Amino acid sequence: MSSETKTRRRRKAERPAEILDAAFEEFVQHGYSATRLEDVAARAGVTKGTVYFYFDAKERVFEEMVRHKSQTFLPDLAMQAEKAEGSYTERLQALVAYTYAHIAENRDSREVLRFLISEGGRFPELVDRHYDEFVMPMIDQFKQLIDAGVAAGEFRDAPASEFVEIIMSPGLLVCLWSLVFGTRKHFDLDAFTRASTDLILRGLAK
Amino acid sequence: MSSETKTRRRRKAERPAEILDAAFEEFVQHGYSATRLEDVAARAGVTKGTVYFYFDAKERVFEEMVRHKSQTFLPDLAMQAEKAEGSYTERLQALVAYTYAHIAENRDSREVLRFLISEGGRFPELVDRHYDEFVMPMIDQFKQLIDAGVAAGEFRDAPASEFVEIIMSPGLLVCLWSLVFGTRKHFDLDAFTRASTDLILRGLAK
Amino acid sequence: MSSETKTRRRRKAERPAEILDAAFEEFVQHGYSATRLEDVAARAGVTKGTVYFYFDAKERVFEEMVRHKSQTFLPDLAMQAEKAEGSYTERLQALVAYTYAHIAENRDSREVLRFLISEGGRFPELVDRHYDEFVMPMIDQFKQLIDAGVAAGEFRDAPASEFVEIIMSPGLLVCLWSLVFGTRKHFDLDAFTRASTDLILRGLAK
Amino acid sequence: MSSETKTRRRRKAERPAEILDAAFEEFVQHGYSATRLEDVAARAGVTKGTVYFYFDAKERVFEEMVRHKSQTFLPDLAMQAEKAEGSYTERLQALVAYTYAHIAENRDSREVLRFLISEGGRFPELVDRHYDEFVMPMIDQFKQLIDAGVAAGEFRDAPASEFVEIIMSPGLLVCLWSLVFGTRKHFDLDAFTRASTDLILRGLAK
DNA sequence: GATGAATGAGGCTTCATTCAT
DNA sequence: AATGAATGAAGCCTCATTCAT
Repeated sequence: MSSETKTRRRRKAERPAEILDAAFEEFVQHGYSATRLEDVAARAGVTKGTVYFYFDAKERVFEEMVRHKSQTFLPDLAMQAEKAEGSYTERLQALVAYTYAHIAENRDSREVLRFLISEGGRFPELVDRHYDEFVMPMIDQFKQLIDAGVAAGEFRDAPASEFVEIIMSPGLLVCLWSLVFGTRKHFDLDAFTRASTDLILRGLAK
Repeated sequence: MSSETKTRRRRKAERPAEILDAAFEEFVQHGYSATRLEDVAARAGVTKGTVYFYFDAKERVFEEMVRHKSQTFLPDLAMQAEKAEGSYTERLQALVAYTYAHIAENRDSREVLRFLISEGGRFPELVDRHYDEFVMPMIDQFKQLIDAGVAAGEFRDAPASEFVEIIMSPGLLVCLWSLVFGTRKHFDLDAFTRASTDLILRGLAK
Repeated sequence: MSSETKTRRRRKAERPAEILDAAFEEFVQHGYSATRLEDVAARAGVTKGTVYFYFDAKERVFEEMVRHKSQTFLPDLAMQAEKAEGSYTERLQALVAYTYAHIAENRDSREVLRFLISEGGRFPELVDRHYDEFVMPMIDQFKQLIDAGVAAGEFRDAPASEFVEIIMSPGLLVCLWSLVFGTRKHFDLDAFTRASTDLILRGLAK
Repeated sequence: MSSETKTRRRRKAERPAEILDAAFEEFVQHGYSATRLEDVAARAGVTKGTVYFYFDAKERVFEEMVRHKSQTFLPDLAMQAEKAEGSYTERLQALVAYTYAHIAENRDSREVLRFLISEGGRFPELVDRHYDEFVMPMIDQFKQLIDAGVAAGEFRDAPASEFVEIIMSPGLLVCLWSLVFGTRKHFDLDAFTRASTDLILRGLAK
C-alpha cells in the first residue's frame, strides 16, 4: 500500500513521529533557534500549518522531539547486565563495551546530549527528566555490578566505587569528540574501548 | 593632553575586550542565535553602532569572543609540568589534579566547550583552531609524561598510553556535568578527582 | 421512525440557530475579526466543518447572526401603542418607558447596535436593513403619537415634532453607557427614565 | 525647508504623531483587528520596523493613537462656560450648541467613541481613562450650570438636574447616527440642535 | 450530514545591518 | 568614534477555508 493511499486516520497516527524525525534532523543541523519550522514541515512532507496542528509551538516540537529520540537504551542495558556471565571482571568488561558502543555510535543519543548542552538552559524540565530517566539509572546499573564485584572480593574497594561515573567517562569523551569534531578527526573506537577497559579493570582489580 | 582625553583613549583601547566580555555573557545565557547584538552592546555600555565599528558582523563577534576567552591555560600547564617533582606517579597525580581543577572550575573554558559543541557546525575554523591550539598540545603534554614514566619503568606500557585522552576524560565528565546540570546536582570535585586519580594511577602502575 | 432519528432531525433543524447563538456570544466577546469560527463551532457543540455546511463563510455567519438577533421588538411596540390608553401624555409616557426599558435592558439589541457601529463599514447592507426595518418604523411610531397629541391640542407644536429621535435619545444614551462601561459604572435606569420622561413631557407640553 | 532635509532629530520628534495619525485613519477604516501595521507604516511614509521602533506592539499603537486623538475639547468647553453671558437659559443654550457641534462634527472624537464601543473590552484602561478625563468633567460642567440656574430660580428643580447626561443625549444621538449611517442619511444638525435645545430648555423652565 | 486533518496566505514581531548625523 | 533612527528580510503563529472520509 503506497503512502498516498493510506487513510487519513492512519496518517494521523504516523504524522507526529514523522514531524519529530524531521525536526530532529533540522535541529541537529542548525540548532534550536536557527531551524525554521517551515523547513521541518517541508522535510516531513507537510506544510507549516500541519506542524501547528500537532504541536503548540516550536518549543513543544523541540521538547517532544527530544523525548521521542530519548527512547532509552536502558532496558537493553539491563538485559545485557542480566545475561552477562563469567567473573565480575568479564561482566563489567562486557557492559562497558556495550555502553561505550551505544554512547559513541548511537547518533540519536549523541545529538540528544548536544541538545541538553546547548539548549538545557531553555528547557530545564528536559534536563531533569534526562537525569531521572537516563543518568541515574545507568549509574545505578554500574554501581550494582561493581558493588557485587567488591562484595565477591573480585574488585578492591576503590574510591571509584562511589563514583562509577568515572567508568563511563571515556565513553562520554568519545561522544563529545564526535559532537565536536564529527568525522574529521577519526577515532579508533575499538582500540580506545580496549584501552579504557584495560585501564579501568586494572584500576579496580585487587 | 588632558586626563579626560587620556581616559577616552584608554577606554577606546579597552572597548573591544569589553564588548567581547559582554558578548560572552549574552552568548552563554542565550546561545548564538538567540542573543541580540543590542543586548551585547547595552551590557558593554555602548550602542549597536559601536559594536559594528569594531566587528564586521555578529559571526565575527562570536568568533572573536571565543578566541578572547580561549586564552589557553596551556602555558600554565607546561609550567606545572616543568616544576613537577618526585616520581612520575606523583607528577602525573599533580598534573591531573591541576587539569581537572581547571577544566571543572574555569567557567570560561567550560563555556567555550559549550560553544564548540553547540555552534561548532557553524564555525568550523574555531573547532579546528581549538584542536590545534588546545586539544593536541594538552594531549602531548600528558603523553610525554606518561611515555617518560613508561621509559623509566614506573608505568607499565598500557594500551592507554596511546590514548592519554582517557586520563582527561573524568575531568571532562565533570565539565559536562556542570554544563548540563549547572549547580543543581552538585558534585564533590575533590573526592571525584582523588577517586579518578587513584583509578588511573593504579591502572597504569606496573 | 425511532425517537433517536427524530431527535437527530430535530437537532438538525435547530443547528443553524444554535450556531448563530454561539456566534453571537463569540462576536460579542471578541469582535468580528478576532473571533475564530472554531470557537463558535465549539460553543455550539459542533465542528468547523458543520458551520461551513450551513454557512458559506465567516461573513455570512456574522450577517445571519445579526439578522437572527434583530428579531425586532417593533411588533411589541406597535401593540403597546395600540393598547395604550388615557391622555396622549400618558400614552407617550408609557411608550417611552417601554422603549427605554427595551433599549437599555435587552442585551441582544444592545449588542446588535455595537455590531452596527463597529462593523457597519464592512456590512453596509446590514446597516441599511436596520434603518429600514428598525429605525424608521420606530421613529414613525413615535411621530404618529406625537402628531396625534399635537392635533389633539395636548402637545404644543414644538420643533421636536420633526425630530422625534430626540425623544429616544436618552434611551440610546443608556444603551451606549452600557456598551462602553458595561456594569462598571452603574446607572439607575428607573430614575433616569423618570427624569427623562419628565423633561420631555414638560418640554412638549403646551 | 523640505521634509527631506529635516534633521533626523527633528523627524524623530515628529514621527510618533505621524504614525499615530496614520494609525487613526487605518483603524477607522478597518477596525482594530483588521488593520495591518504595515499599512499604517506605509501611510505614515515609513516601514514596519520604524513603527516598532516607536511602539512596542499593535496594542500600544492603538492605545497611544486614542490618547493622541483624545486631546480633549474640555478646556474649550470650560472657556465657553466662563465667557458665557446672559441668563442661565442663554448660557445653557450656548453651551449645548457648542457641545453638540463638537460631538457631532468633530470626526476625531466621534471615531474615538467608535473605538471605545468596539474595542473597549480589549482596552479597559482606555475606557476608564475616558470616563475620568472626558465624561465626568463634561457632566460636571453642565451640572454646575444647571445647579446655578436652579439656585437662581431660573430653572425648576427638575429630576433631570440629577441626570444632566440627558441634556447631552441628543448630541450623542447625532454622533451615533453619523457613526452608523455616515453621510448616507443626512441630518440637519442645526435644526436638530434648535429642536433639542428648545425641548430641553422648555423642560427645565419654571 | 458531520468530521477534523490539512492547507497556505497573511499578520505580528524581531533583529542584523546600515548610515546620516 | 559613536550614536541611534531606519530598514527589510525572515520567522512564528493564526485561522478561514477545503475536502477526503
